[in-house]
Amino acid sequence: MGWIAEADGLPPLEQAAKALLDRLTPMEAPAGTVLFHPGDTVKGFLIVLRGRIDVCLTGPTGRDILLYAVEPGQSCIQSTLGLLGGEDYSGEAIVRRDARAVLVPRETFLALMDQSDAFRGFVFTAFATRMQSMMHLLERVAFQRVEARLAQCLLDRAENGTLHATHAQIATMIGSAREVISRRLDALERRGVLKLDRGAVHITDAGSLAEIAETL
Amino acid sequence: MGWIAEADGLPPLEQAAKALLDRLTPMEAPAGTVLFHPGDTVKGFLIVLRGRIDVCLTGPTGRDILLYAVEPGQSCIQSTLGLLGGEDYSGEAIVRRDARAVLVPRETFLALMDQSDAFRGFVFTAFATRMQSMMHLLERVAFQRVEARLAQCLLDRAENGTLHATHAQIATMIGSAREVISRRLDALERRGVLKLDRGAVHITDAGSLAEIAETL
DNA sequence: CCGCGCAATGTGACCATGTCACAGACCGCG
DNA sequence: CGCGGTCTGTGACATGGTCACATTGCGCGG
Repeated sequence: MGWIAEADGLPPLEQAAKALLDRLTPMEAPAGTVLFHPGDTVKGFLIVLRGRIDVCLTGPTGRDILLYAVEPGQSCIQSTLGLLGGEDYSGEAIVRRDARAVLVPRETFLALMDQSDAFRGFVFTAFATRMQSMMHLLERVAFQRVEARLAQCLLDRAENGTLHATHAQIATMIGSAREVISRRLDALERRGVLKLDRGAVHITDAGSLAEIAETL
Repeated sequence: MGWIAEADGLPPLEQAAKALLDRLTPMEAPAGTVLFHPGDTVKGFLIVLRGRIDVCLTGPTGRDILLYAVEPGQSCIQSTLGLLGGEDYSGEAIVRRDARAVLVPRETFLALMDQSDAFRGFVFTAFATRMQSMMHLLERVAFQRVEARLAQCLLDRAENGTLHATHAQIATMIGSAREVISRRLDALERRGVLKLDRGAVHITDAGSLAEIAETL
């Protein structure tokens, strides 16, 4: 038994599928590694075992927006698109926390899709989930005010009431611009909802923040 | 042989799958019919045989944005999401051109997904395609200027150099506001690229329009 | 311990876009 | 012809993105 044993997010698979997958060797990637750029051709299907990988879309002005994060047991949907439709990546994948991942080559992936009900279900569910979350993202970007998105983001991603991220990173997460985030955070701090530090935001009044997040 | 014969967008299916599908009765829906609202539970998997159905996302302010159009031989992805993930619709589907469609009930859909390789492939491809186009949409909404999106839209949807649509409808297509579209169209007309009529836009200089569409 | 250099943050001006509140203009119909 | 509804035009305003810098804080080599 190889890495499959440590892949706790994966659903139970048939023995044959397991064997096929277990033959592959996981790779390690330290935080900061860029796994693919827009325009790269798709090499295979990626399953993350440890760490976190962010997938972003980059606009022509250099601004970018976080499409989704891939966490342990999840897969990268962009690769699925490529494998099924033959299209290149349009996003960019960056390792945020030191990661361990398995790259399933195209042939193996297609074979599994044909043979294994469980694997197919896994891929399909991942697909549906991402699609849903992309629609939410679109909805937020198109209709919600920055302040609400910001509040939401802080609540979602803070650990023990603190989010360790620069203003620029936060801007990316919610698809806005650094300066705007600085100003909004500043305003929120003056309202007493937050406390700011270099590279970190401390939430002091989660209740108010939650209200702000509901603002339409 | 029932409606399957007239469904030219569909891929070749196994006999068993065909038989299962052909037992269903297509429905007719005149332009203007609303097939589902946000919050409705998913009744089944929808395949369009004729006409066109637009799927929109509606923001809290009443503004809405066109997610995608479903044309003959295509299916509605929102329903797939619902059937696989159990989530309700978040979009709204409106019949734009008198349509004929088949609603595949949940059980039949799931059975087909298990049994028919071809059907599965069909669903999967549709999924991948929509996903890709949603990402493009997100990219445009997040990063492109209204003028570029507008030009693109006009070029994409005009028939014989004319697009029959009100400013409000155009606004929906590109996720903007009616007033903004009016002003932009006005500006383009003054630049000599367009000619405006009530409920229609005539393209007089497609070349310039194409250039504008490339603007980043 | 100092100061250099870089990354993070603050600021003001300005433009593009969305929103609101109307005013006209046009259309079909009785 | 006149009426009501839809479509379109317009001005005022608020938000948000962009640009061009100024400032601040932190690590690190000297």
